[in-house]
Amino acid sequence: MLLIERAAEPCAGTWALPGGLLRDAESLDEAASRKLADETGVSDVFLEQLFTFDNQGGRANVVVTYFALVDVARTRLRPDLEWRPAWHPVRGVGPLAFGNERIVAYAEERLRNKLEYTNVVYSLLPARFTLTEMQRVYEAILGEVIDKRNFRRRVVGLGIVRETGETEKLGAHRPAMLYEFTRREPMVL
Amino acid sequence: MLLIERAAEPCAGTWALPGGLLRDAESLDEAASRKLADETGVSDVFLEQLFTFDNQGGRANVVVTYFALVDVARTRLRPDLEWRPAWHPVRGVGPLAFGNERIVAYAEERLRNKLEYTNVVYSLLPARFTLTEMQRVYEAILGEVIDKRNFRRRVVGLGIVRETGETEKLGAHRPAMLYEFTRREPMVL
DNA sequence: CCAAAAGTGTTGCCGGTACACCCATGG
DNA sequence: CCATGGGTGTACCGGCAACACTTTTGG
Repeated sequence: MLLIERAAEPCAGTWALPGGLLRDAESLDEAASRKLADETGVSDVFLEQLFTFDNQGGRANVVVTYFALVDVARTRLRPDLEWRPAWHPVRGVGPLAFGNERIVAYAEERLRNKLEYTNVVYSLLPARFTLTEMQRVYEAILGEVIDKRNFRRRVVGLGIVRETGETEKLGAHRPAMLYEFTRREPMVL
Repeated sequence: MLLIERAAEPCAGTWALPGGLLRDAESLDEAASRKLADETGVSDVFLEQLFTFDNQGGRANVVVTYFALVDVARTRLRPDLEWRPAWHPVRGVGPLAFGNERIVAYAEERLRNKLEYTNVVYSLLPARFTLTEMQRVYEAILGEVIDKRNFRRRVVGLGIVRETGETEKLGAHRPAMLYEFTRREPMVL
């Protein structure tokens, strides 16, 4: 996940999720896209509203959270010497500013559920990839090992990915078939 | 669903979902409970955040929607001569103020999904009820007829309801067993 | 020839769906 | 005795999980 190191009070010196204020005449989705592009340079990825939290005592009344899925390889972080945005592992990070852990936990749960009945992983993989790479993503998110044969049968059977015909030679072993997503947009299966 | 007839501009004379402003030092959940109690007199029912919408041009920046499930028989509507709150069928109602239809549609979809994997119906039924009554609720929400034997096997098999031992004699037919929910609070199955 | 990852089928189980008749009561 | 809704069991099917060996390549 992407965190910034707070340079200003409150919570100066602690890690927090990136955020910002809604501008005049800007929709929530637009604000979320804008912040995402500002911080990572990417657009056209999976991005959806997560939940709205109270923000007693903050500048705004409420905090409307969004979560996005991005292939880190495609991002270019904003070089901010003061706030130092950086990627962190989701699991095993210390406490965050403003109790942001609950937001992370909620996003994690939502993502685990979405994996089962949507094709959202497309947003975490490059245009072409091997099924093993894809399986690693599922395993990382679900936190469990998956049977290779069952996994492959499912994803191609559901029609969310298809062979490209190209293979990838990489290392001292049999080359792997490269796959692509049939549709690179959110789909419910 | 509960609608009020707008007495003031904008959209005077049209039907709208009940709503209000967040007070100082009040949480979103508290505000939702307060509005629900104000309008219907009930509390201790299923109530959860639905989605947050933009509100370009309104008094507030955003609209945080909640939805509740209540047994209409237990409600006592606020007798407001001006705003006239009243119950309406969810399906087949004309256009609402502020494009509120999208909120209703979203709530409907969420409810249909929740029916499958939670016990939320408890909030739409009295303390004791027959399985046929319960089945009617499911059928109304899902918009399809359900097989009686499969339905009964499922709900008692999942352990969400249990027999009370009491029966209800009502009309010229065999008396029906009365059931109750094992837990009257939201549970994921 | 060895190491390393790619690729491939079959079996059993469980849950969901389809389906039809007897029971208790009031009038 | 008739009409009305209450109550019950079985059989089939499809999806999911478990499980092990062969293939292709580089060194």
